[in-house]
Amino acid sequence: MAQPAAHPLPKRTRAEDIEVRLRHDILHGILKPGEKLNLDRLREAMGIGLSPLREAINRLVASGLVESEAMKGYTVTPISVANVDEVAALRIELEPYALRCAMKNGGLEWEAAVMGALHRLNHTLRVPGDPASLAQWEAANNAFHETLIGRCDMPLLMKMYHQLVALNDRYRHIYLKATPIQREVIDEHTAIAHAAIERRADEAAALLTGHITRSTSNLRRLIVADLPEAP
Amino acid sequence: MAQPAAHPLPKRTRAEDIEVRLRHDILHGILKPGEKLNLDRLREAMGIGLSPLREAINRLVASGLVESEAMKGYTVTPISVANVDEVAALRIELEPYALRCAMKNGGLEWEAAVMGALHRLNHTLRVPGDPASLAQWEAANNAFHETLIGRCDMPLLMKMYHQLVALNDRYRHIYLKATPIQREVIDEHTAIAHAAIERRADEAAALLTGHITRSTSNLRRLIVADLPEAP
DNA sequence: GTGTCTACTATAATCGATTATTTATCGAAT
DNA sequence: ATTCGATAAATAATCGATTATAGTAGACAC
Repeated sequence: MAQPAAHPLPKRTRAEDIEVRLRHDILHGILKPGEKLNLDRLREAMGIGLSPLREAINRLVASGLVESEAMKGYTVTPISVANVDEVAALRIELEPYALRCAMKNGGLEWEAAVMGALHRLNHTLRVPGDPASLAQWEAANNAFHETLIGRCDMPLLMKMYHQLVALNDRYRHIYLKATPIQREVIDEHTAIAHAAIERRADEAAALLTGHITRSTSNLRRLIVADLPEAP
Repeated sequence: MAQPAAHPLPKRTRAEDIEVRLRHDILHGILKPGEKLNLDRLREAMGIGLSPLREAINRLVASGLVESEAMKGYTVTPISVANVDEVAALRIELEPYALRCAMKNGGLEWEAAVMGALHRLNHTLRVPGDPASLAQWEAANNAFHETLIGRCDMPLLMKMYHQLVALNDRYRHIYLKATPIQREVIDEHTAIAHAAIERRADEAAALLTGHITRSTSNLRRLIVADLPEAP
């Protein structure tokens, strides 16, 4: 699946630069959940004008990472047990559905992409000490999951999926600083991929549901321990 | 269900004003699907500065009504058969799920709200000639559906739902200029409401699915006739 | 006649300064 | 001491002008 070289010169606009930077900082807990975003200070810190900064932040509001209140400013979306639970519930509702659609629409090319992404993922190790390897593993993991369901051919659904993944990744980054890769996770990915390309729909969906459930419940335990009750 | 007077002085910001105005114009086809949004002309036409205009448009991008391309400007999201189909599919995937959750969470207050919204809807007539009555019926219809699933207590899900409803309403406005209210629609709403508050979960979900399917397939036929194939 | 390069025009993106609103501070009256 | 009100400081929202980019038309060469 050769990348058609999206754009020769994407010429990222300043607002887009700021956006990815802010998104990264939020997703990695550098900007803490619940933290107020002071526009003036951010502007100065990033050496940028207010206009692109506002624009970037507005896009983050769209993706659910920032909340806005008129005339009061912007806040990094708080975290809560209720929110992790909702993210998990919606992933369980949407991802297996997307997978079923992808299994219908996908052809040989899709099967090949899935197996390729699986191979790459299974051969990308997560070294607890090394942040770079963690980032690499996460990229491979997200690429695998995205390839799996990408051929559902539903742009709105994919947008929702990306939003949920972003929120979920933030929880992972904050609470799962470093864990070695589990053998069982590899097995799960492999089983899902094979069931998918062999069009065992119910089985694939069930495996994916289980995979999401397991990877989430682990996270949930840590969060519940940290957030005693509603803040 | 008395409105708790959302805010004493919401003090809407200019960007918010523009946003609702643009949203209305898009939802009602005044700004046509696929139309390019010229910032300078819009700014002049609305007697407003560029900053709040950009902010408003960015929020519409977030809600899927406008698309943006860096350095190329903004476009009213095009319509297509594929898009109506996706909107319908996602509504069928999400709304019955939300309803099941609401049936678990809701108590007497919720039941009362549902029956109240149903009554109001069933007594709001849709007069083909009168735009005001159409708007009123639509508001009552949306209020009913929102009340029905509102107690799912999932903010993200509700945001997705609102997005889908907005897209769906646009198709309705553009293609269903005026139709008298059908007796069977009233019956469907009534059946859904009763099944819901009596906690007949499977039946309520099935009824809602059927309701969405029917109201959508009607629309779809008109759209297919109008859009021969992919534009 | 056709293709390509260049100057021009339209428009999107950005900046710096100004205005409007909220939040914090202080003082006085109860 | 506490609450209310007025003022001052902080910060969000907006404006007008400037800069950068993309699209277009025209000139030139072949």
